[in-house]
Amino acid sequence: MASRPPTGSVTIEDVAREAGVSRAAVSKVIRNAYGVSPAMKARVTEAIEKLGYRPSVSARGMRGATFTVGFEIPELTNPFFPKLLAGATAAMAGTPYQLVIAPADPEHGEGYRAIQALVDRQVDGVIAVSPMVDPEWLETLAATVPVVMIGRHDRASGYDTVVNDDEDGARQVMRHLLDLGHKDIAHLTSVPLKAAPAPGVPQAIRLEVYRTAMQEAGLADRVRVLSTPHGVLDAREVVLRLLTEPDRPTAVFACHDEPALGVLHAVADAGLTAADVSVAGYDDIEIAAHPGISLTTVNQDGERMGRLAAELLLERIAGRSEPRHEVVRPELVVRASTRPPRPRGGAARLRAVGRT
Amino acid sequence: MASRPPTGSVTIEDVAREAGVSRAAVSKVIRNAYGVSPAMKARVTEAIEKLGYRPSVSARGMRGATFTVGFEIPELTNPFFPKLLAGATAAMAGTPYQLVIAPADPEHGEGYRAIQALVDRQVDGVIAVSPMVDPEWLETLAATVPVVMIGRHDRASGYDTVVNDDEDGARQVMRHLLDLGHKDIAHLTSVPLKAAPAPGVPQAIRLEVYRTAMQEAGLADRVRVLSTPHGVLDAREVVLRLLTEPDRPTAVFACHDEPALGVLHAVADAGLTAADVSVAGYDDIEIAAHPGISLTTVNQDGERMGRLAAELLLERIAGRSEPRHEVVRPELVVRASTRPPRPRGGAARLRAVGRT
DNA sequence: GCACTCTTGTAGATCGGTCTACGTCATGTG
DNA sequence: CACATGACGTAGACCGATCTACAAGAGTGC
Repeated sequence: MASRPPTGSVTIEDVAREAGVSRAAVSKVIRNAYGVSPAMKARVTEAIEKLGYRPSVSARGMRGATFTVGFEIPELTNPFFPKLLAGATAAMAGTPYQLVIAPADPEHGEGYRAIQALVDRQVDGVIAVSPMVDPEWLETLAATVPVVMIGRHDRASGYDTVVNDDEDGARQVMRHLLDLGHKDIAHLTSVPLKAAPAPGVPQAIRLEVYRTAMQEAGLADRVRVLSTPHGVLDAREVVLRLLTEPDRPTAVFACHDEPALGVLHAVADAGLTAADVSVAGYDDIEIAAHPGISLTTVNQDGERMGRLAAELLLERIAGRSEPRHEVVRPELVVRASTRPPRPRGGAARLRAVGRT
Repeated sequence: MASRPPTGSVTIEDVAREAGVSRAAVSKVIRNAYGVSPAMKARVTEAIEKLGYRPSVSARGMRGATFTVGFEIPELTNPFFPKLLAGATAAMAGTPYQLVIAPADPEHGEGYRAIQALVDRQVDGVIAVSPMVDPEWLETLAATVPVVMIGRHDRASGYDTVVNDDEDGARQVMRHLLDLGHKDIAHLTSVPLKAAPAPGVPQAIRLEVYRTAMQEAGLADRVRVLSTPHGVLDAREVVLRLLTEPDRPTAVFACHDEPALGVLHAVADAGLTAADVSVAGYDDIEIAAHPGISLTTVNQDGERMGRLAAELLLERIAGRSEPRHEVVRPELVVRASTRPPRPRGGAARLRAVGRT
């Protein structure tokens, strides 16, 4: 409820005067500290109520805790990330901690700025999702403030991590596509192909699994990797070009659901259907289950990951110092976007129809 | 770039010692204040660089500004809200202000808690999207800290507002559906029907426009309003029940795209298509343009609204005190989910087919 | 040469809490 | 009864910045 509108600036001093006690006494009461008689507690509580006093987090932060947990997150437009936030918010409810989110401006320095901003604000702990920041930088950061990273495979010593088993997940996708009979499978990644990718980045692992799975299936010569920085639009354009080529793939495995949506869009643009080109994603965002989309993908339970991360962080804030690395089991969800490839020859005929 | 990992706790004192000047001098340099010689500025800047100094926002907050802007937001899972954030983030980039988001826990007190949390953290200004909080409470709040509300039609004197013209937008939807020939149009709202709705809430306005449009078209007896608190799942269930009734509507107008997705889902569940039941939403979220969804809806340009809100707030922080109320023009986007109703009689036959 | 302004820098109060050290009073204990 | 023990409160330093007031030195005009 509304309780009471925030009244200008009532300080602990005012409360102390109203209750006829010292500032320290009021401080003790609001911190639930030792050495407070029931009588005084009642008087102080009443004064707090009466004046509508709220402790200043800034002032608190100068000595003690701010009861604030920072969550750094890239691009909120990708619906997978809000899932993480929902999980963390839920885990935090009931604790005295307040979750505060800092969006990383995708244009500027990948996450560094946002994480810094949180630390500058004296948060008691940080959860972050930046896959690209330097592990060493994180170790140094973790020496100052508790840190939990989501979606990183590095077994750090100073901070905790929460990931899903990307290797397993990607393998499930590839097995599924190969079992359906696909041989011409392309992969869509957000990893830049020119530069050496940071090892341990989820997308890099998925890419690697794709490569080895193709190799193991004797399809090394059919390996086709397309790289799109990010954004659905990019994926759509790049894939549309691919699909209008004469030897288009019969299946596309995208490293995320977001670009997978772009692939589906491109498939429709090209006048094709799931019968012509199978599409698989990774994340299992909400809309993937919608009948109009029905995307085969890998569920990595973002809410659970967010909840886990929050719990780990609270543990760390409470004092734990040995690192913990949680791995969530991913699960393939087969939907209508993946089907067996058309028998050879039929494809050409149908493509012609699609073009009219 | 990484610059330098956050080094434990270098204070202004340390910098002053390193540069051989007073604390006040350092403070002047980092605030770009008057009375600093180029020589001293250089020395101090060098010391800051060398030590990796970062000013503590908490300490700053005790006297001056925190250079932090708080954004309160309900349910991040609705993709419309991230659009607002994206706009605000973009507008904030380049300013010294950092955006910080506080998610309102939908379970607990509608937004109050989150807004309070931001104010407790000494933010220099607040942008909020809570449609339900009390205007008076907001006025009191606005007396303390600059406030911009998004999606509220109240012409407040103490704070600014950014809204789209819900009346116009809803009217466009209704005109479109009526022009197509629909007579049996149902409305899906998130406004609770029992309690008196807060006036000025966007959904309440859309509901009102629906009612009067039906009346003006002589269809007062066909008015059908369904209320679902929130969530796509709810909408899907409620509408599925509606669609399996004998006199199902030929069109559904949902107060948001999110529930509209639920409606589309229900239509598919019932074995029907857009030819049987037209669906219109409101917001124009990203996925609405996807060929698998192709939802007719109203674009209210969330990014622009977010940007506007941020700009208004920065103006207020800079000193403006007269209230400003910006109205964004909504625009109907017609897609495949709305079609003319089937001619009478045909519907019954097709429904039977759909059930097999 | 003297008063005056302007520039540049400093000292020290201040913001609103927390925390440590200590004082006071009532209660047990030998 | 003297002394230790605990419970309860208070005084005052402290956190790390900002901000006001002021001092010192350099020009400037008459």
